[in-house]
Amino acid sequence: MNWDAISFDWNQVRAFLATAEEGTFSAAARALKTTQPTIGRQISELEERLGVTLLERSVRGPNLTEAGETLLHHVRAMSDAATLISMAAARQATDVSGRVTITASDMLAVGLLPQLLLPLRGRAPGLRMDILPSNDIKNLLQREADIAVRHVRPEQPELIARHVGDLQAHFYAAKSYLDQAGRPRTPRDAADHAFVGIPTSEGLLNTLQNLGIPLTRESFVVNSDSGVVIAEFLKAGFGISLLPAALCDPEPDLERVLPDLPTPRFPIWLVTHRELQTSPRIRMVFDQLALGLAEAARSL
Amino acid sequence: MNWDAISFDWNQVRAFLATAEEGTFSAAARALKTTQPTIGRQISELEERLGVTLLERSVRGPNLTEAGETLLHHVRAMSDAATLISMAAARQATDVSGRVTITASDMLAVGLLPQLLLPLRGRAPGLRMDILPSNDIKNLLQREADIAVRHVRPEQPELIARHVGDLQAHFYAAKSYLDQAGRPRTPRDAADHAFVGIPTSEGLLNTLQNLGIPLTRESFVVNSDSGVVIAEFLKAGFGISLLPAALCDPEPDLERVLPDLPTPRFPIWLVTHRELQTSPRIRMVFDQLALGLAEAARSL
DNA sequence: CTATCGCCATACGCTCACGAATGATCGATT
DNA sequence: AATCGATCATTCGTGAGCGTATGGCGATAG
Repeated sequence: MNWDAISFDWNQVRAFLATAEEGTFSAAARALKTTQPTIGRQISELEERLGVTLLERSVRGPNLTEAGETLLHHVRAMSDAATLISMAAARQATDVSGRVTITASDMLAVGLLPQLLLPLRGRAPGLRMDILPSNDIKNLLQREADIAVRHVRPEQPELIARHVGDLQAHFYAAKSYLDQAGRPRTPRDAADHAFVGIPTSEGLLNTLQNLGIPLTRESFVVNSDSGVVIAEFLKAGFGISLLPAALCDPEPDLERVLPDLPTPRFPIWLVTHRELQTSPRIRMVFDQLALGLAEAARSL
Repeated sequence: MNWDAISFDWNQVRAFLATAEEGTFSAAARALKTTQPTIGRQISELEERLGVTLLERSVRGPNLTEAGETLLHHVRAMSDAATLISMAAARQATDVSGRVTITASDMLAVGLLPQLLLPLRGRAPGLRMDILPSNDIKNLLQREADIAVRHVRPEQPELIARHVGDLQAHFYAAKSYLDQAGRPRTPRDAADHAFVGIPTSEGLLNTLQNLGIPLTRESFVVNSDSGVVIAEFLKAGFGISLLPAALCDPEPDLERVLPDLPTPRFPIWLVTHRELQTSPRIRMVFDQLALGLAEAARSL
């Protein structure tokens, strides 16, 4: 690309166009919401830069020279393109059609997102949603997803994160399991039970130990990254698991274990990238999720 | 015309284009011969003004967003138009084809311009010259002519005037007239003769009286604005006239009267408008006239 | 003929955008 | 591992370009 050819002040072109259209420097200044000396200066400088006299000054107002007349055509083309930029940007900024990618833990994706996002079907029929059930931390900056539901605050400062509430966790087990293995009365009792879950985080083991349940990796008879998988093993009667109340309370086969134990709350972080500020499509989904998640966290 | 739609900083569009083309802010800055902070600022401001995020910043360089991708097409169109402006201006600034209007007194237009302008026929075959023989002061600012040959310095400061020399004037009469009416020996003698000419200017009468020839309006038996007409009446033998030596000496029928009298010199002013500075066509004609007139004034 | 109005050019402070310098981060290379 | 090189963000001092105010000029109206 030849950058030299366009290395003049493009704003001066607009000043010239306004003057050609409006007839005088003063009128052009009014149209562009600036002042007459500015218009005059800009056109003079443009003439000098292009090496061509565009306007013949007279006290009665400027007249186009032959050169100005010739260039005016291209100037209009430039202005038209500028108008298109402005209009396309305006459309981009208000159009709620298109694609939004949402990533969340599979459990949330299965248990919560459907009902939370359903209202958008009516409000934005053109909206297309890609759900990325994942427990990995997707890189929002590289646009693998537009919105993420996380349980940790993201570190990158350029991401927009909102803490929309907390999920209350409880211990659950299948009725069939408890009938067979017995219902623990104290945290110490629970340490002898079988557990299923996601023991990868050292933090979780510490949390459990603080609750008085001294578990080790060996206590977990089934591990999976997938909360849905865990939940199914739980329902099948493999053992006890710490899971969000909002997702397990509705299950008839599950029962709370040690219901009076003060169990941890997991924060819910709604995360998106900078474009939230300008894409109404993403903002709409973001706002809906914030609302729905906050309500879900509050009601349970 | 909707000026609001184009009321963003057009230079910032160029910064965006350069970044999209070159891949990074730094590379764009190099291409546009500016600096990386400037590029970053300009794009940020453009994004804010358009209400759209154009680039996703990352430490490895920016990536086009969906909105940026969409707008890029119009941005290229704008840049292309800018290129055309630049190129058309360059062509205008070097093209010697086209029309030039020259105004001069009819006498000069008849007696001098043809031979002075002839060389241009070879040097600029595309050049078209309109000759406007006129003794009125044409308004160059309103483009009634591009170049004027005058004998007074124009008052308007926005005009470009060059004093290219002086025309030596002398008194002339037809041999036939002098044979019949006698050859005056002294200025005082001349006052009894018949005169032809352009007595409209009071200054001329004063000049003649200073030379010792006390004339009045009544001394002029034939008046005309047109020097050519005067010359023909002169040649026909109507009387004496004060005319440029350069035009009358070649005439075999004419003879100097009072050849030793110190007669006035008329300055030759070559006048043009501001576009001389940029139109090579006008400049070429102007330079040629300046050269030719100076030489004509010197040699005679 | 004078008054008024609108136009453009010029002069003069002042602000804002620019460039230089620095820091932080990441990938590539040694 | 460590250094290098390239990227972008931030800070800060300065100058270019802006707006205000003013003057001159010509056209128009009274």
